[in-house]
Amino acid sequence: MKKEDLRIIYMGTPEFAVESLKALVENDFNVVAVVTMPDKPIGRGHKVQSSPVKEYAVAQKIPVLQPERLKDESFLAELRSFNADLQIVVAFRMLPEVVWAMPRLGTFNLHASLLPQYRGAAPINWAIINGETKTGVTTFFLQHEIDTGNIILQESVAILPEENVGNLHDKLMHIGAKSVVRTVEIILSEKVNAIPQQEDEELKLAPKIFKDTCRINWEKSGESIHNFVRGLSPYPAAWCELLQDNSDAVVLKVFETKFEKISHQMPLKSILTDGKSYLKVAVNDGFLHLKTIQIQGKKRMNVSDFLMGFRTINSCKIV
RNA sequence: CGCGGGAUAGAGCAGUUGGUAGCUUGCUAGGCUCAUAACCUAGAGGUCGGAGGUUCAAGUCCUUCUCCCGCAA
Repeated sequence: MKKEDLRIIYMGTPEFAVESLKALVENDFNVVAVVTMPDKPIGRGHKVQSSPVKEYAVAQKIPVLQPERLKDESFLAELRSFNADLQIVVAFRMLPEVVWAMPRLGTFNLHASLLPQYRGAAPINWAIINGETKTGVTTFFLQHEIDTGNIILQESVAILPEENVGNLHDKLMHIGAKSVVRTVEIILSEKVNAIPQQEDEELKLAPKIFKDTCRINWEKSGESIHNFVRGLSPYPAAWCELLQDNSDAVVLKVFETKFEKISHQMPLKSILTDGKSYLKVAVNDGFLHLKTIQIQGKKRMNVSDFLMGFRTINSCKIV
C-alpha cells in the first residue's frame, strides 16, 4: 500500500498533540481530517480560543471537525465521509466505540507512559510525583477499557533527578511524535504485531489532577514534597497558603524546591530565612528550600527577588 | 461584558488626609580585610504603564485604554 493511499484522521487538542500531527504532515502522510475540541471561551476574560491542534490544522489547510458530542449522528456521518483507513488519537478524550472501530485499520493512541503503568489523564505528572526514574511513550490500539489496548511500540525515557513536568512533557512530546510516525510506518508495512499489556507488576495509576490534589501536604517527607512540586511544575503548580498578620491567607505557588535532609528540632512548617538569599520550610526529616515561587497576584519569581520586596516574611505562617 | 489583584530605578517592593519620590538589592568607582553572598564611602540610574480630566499642586482623586497575575472553566 502506498503512503498517499493511507487516509488518516487525527484527533487531539493541546500542544502535546500538535507535534505528532506536524511530524505526520512533514513526513508526507495523508492526514485527511483533524478532530479537535470546539472553540471555547477560555482563560482570562473568557476569550474564545481555538485549540493548538486546530490552529496548526487550519494553517495546513486540513479540514477540521469540532464535535460537541462524539456520538452525534451528524458528526459520525461526517467522519464516515472521509473514508479513513486509520485514526490516530493523541491527548484527546475518551472515544465511543462507534468512533474508534470505524476505520479499516483501527485507531491507535499515543500515551505518555510505559503502559500498563500510569494509565489515565496525567501520566507525566504522576510519574514524577511518585519519584520514578524512567517513563516513556506507548502507542497502542484502542479497545474498550481506557489505556489497555495492545501495544504497538514503546520507548522509554529517563527522568532526571531535577526534571519537572515542563521539561519532561516537551521531551516526551518530541519522542512521541517520532513514535507516532514509526507506528504509522509499521502499520503501513502490514507487519503489525501488537502485543497485549503485561500486568504482572503492581499498577500505578495517573488520574486527572484537580486543584485540591495540588495542595502541599507538609506532613510528608522532604523528598516526596520535592517530587510533588516538580511533578506539578510549571502547571498546574503545587501550592500552600501563606498567612500574614491581620490579613487573609494568600495562595503561594511553589515551582522549584531543594531538599536538605537533616535532623532538627524546629516545629513543622517553620519558616527560616535570612531575608535575602534563602527561604526554607521545616519538614519532618529536614528543610525544604523554596527556590521559585509565586504569590497570588504577582509574577513568578526566584526566592531572592521575592524576599527583596516581601519584607514581612518573618511574621508569616505557612498553612 | 464572569470575579478579583497589579503596573513606581536593571530586579523586587514601600509611598499616610494630594505638597517636587524612597527601601532592599543589583550596577560603577574608591576604601578596608587572613577571610566571606563580608563591611564602609561615594556615584549613576525614574516621562511613577499610555491618553485625557479635577487642582495653585496628582505616584496619590476621576474617566478611559493597554499589558501582567490569581480564581473560575
